[in-house]
Amino acid sequence: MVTMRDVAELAGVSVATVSRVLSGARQVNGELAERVRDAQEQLGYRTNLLASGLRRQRTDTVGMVVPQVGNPYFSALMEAVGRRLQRVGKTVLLVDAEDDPAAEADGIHRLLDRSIDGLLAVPVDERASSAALTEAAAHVHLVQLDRAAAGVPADLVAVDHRAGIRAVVDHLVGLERRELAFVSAGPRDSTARERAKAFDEAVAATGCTAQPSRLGAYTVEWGRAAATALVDGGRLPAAVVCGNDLIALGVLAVLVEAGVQVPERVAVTGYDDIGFATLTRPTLTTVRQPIDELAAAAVGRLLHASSAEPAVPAVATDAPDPAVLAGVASPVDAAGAVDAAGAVDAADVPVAAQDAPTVQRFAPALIVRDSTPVGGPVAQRGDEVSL
Amino acid sequence: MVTMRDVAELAGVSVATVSRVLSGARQVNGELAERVRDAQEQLGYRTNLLASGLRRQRTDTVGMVVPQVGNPYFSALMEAVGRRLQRVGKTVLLVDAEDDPAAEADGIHRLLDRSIDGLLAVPVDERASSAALTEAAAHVHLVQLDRAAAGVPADLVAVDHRAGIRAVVDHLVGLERRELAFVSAGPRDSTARERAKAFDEAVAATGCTAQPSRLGAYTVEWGRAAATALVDGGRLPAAVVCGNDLIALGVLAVLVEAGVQVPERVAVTGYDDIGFATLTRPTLTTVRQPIDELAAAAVGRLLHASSAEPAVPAVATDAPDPAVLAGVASPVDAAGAVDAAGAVDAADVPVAAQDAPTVQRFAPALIVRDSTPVGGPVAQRGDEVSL
DNA sequence: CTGTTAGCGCTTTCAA
DNA sequence: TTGAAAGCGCTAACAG
Repeated sequence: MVTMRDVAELAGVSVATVSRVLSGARQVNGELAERVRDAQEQLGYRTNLLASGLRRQRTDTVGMVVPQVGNPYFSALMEAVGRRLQRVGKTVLLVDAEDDPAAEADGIHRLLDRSIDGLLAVPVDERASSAALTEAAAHVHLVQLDRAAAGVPADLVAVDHRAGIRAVVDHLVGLERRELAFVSAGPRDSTARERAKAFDEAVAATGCTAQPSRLGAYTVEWGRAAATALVDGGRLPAAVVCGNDLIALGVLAVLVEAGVQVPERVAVTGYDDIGFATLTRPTLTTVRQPIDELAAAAVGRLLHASSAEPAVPAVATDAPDPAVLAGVASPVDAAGAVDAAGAVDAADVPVAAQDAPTVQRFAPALIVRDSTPVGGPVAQRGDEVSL
Repeated sequence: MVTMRDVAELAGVSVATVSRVLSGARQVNGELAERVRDAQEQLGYRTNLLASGLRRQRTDTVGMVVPQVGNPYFSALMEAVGRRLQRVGKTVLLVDAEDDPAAEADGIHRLLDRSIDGLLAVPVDERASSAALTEAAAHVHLVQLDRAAAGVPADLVAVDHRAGIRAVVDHLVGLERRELAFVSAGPRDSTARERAKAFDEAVAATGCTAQPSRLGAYTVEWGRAAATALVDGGRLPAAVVCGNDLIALGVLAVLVEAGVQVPERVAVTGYDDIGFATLTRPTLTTVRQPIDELAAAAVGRLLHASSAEPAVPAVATDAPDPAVLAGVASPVDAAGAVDAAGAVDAADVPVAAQDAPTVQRFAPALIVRDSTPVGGPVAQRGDEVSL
């Protein structure tokens, strides 16, 4: 291994000078600097980040944990985050939680043990992920992305799922589809809980009817299983509202295989707008999450993290619900704050204490495609309705 | 930050003893050990891997670079590799090359700078990736997975693409589809080149005809573009053979949208068998790569990496081509070896010099679904044909 | 502006 | 067996 010492000797200077030249921290005599750089080049020297990190007590490295690398929504999030962090010279260490809180906790610890400067987390489970994340928050800057775990004293950047689901239901009801079925993931994570709650509220608000919700997992398999039950049960709804696109794709496949006309007999909607949503026949009406904005906001908060004032995001400012809401009360109430976020009137919320967790919500957009019928007052096919 | 020193003081022993207890390296008095463990528990001490790694000169960490985290084939590979490494106590650091050799080189350096013990790479570009990988190979154990870069002195674990493509063409020709079109990625990476070559060979061998190959990228967009050209050109082939499933999904979508009957008028095949291949209408006939076996073999080689004898893989031993081939000659010839691998008779290859790169090929399987018509001698719909 | 020196937190000789 | 001490490669005080 070639060390800084080797470079120093070859350049005929002290290691301190080498360090200064390479880090650009201090002014160094031009000629010396050149000698150092030559020597570095010649030896192919690269600084050892273990040593550097140990000494500096920072590594310019941030960790990111996602529930499932195989879910296209998360891989899109990973890509967006990665690009942004690279741009500012940070390295991202990715960890796959394999949809398992234990594996997630493990991964988080592995990251912490490597002295990351910050952590971006999409918690697997609203409760089971809390312990590991709370501990993590005690050691590094932590920002929750997309989902929140209960009681974790860390900011959350996510979209306004209530608005997203409400837009879907409004769209369907506008098309006179008034008997709905909701197929989603069980209330294990915060998005599933929020979407389920939002669905119930939307049903109540619009006065349509809904079959008992079918809650499983955010997977194609669950979508297939639920749709099979729907078809076999013989009580087809006028529309199936799905908690995410994977479920919707599973539902769609089963319905089409069973010869059910989509959207004529049954409409189907998804959530996330993953790339594959345009590849099915019919294509999938869904809710698009502004991934780049989410990534930018999360990274911004992470890098901050002292200019903690919840700046208004560059986009999505004209949402019906305030796009930015200060979190309420104490850290332990964070989950409650998340839960209530959509319901709180921003004007009533005092500027929170400096370090209280903040929730930043972005507005999603309804993307109307072929899996919902044409017509109706809310949106035409092909429309992209910003909320 | 709580250090080993804190634990030592609380336990009333020296740091050396703490280190010994925690690493389990040496025998330590039972009572002292217990005191140490209590202290650790009480303080929530975790060993600092920066310091430990710096001292030990190993980190029990391996890096993995993939061309695109968003490609489901690669995320499946990442998952399989991650699970296997976790099982043996290694941590994986994932890096996304963003399909860009420069970003890839950057990512590789970032990993090397962090003193990883080994690197698993799926090179983006057969030539442009060589420099960074060759350099990496000089510092850490390197294993190439799925793809190889030219001249890199490192083992390769991949599938026998020649056999895979040949099976597809045989299948189609067996169904009397004798006018083919090949849509794939340009010969930037080794798999694209191998598949293109295999296609040409298969066409020649079976005596069917083929339109000029349409080579772009391994993306849905390219599949769409190529299919649009095909439809607009008016010269529809009897079957479109695609270089991977993403392309095939794009082709399928465009054909179906254009009202072309699939598979009646045009059959379509993919490659990889990503999960989404079963979600389209019709479902996609494709070639499945044995991901778990690939991951196991690659990880095995990485961990090895001294028991370097090319052990016969547990599965896929009955492939028509030998599943395991020793690499030939010098490291600089590695690319040639890869290229010729399928064509070399294993019996002729002497046991290679201890450290010559080795190519380990696994047999893929043809998965017959609805995008190719029924009948024919080779495979029935629903079949899974091991090669 | 440059060099010397003292660690960062840990593992591992080397003595005791 | 245990402890003292050296040192992994680097950066940051502190002198000069």
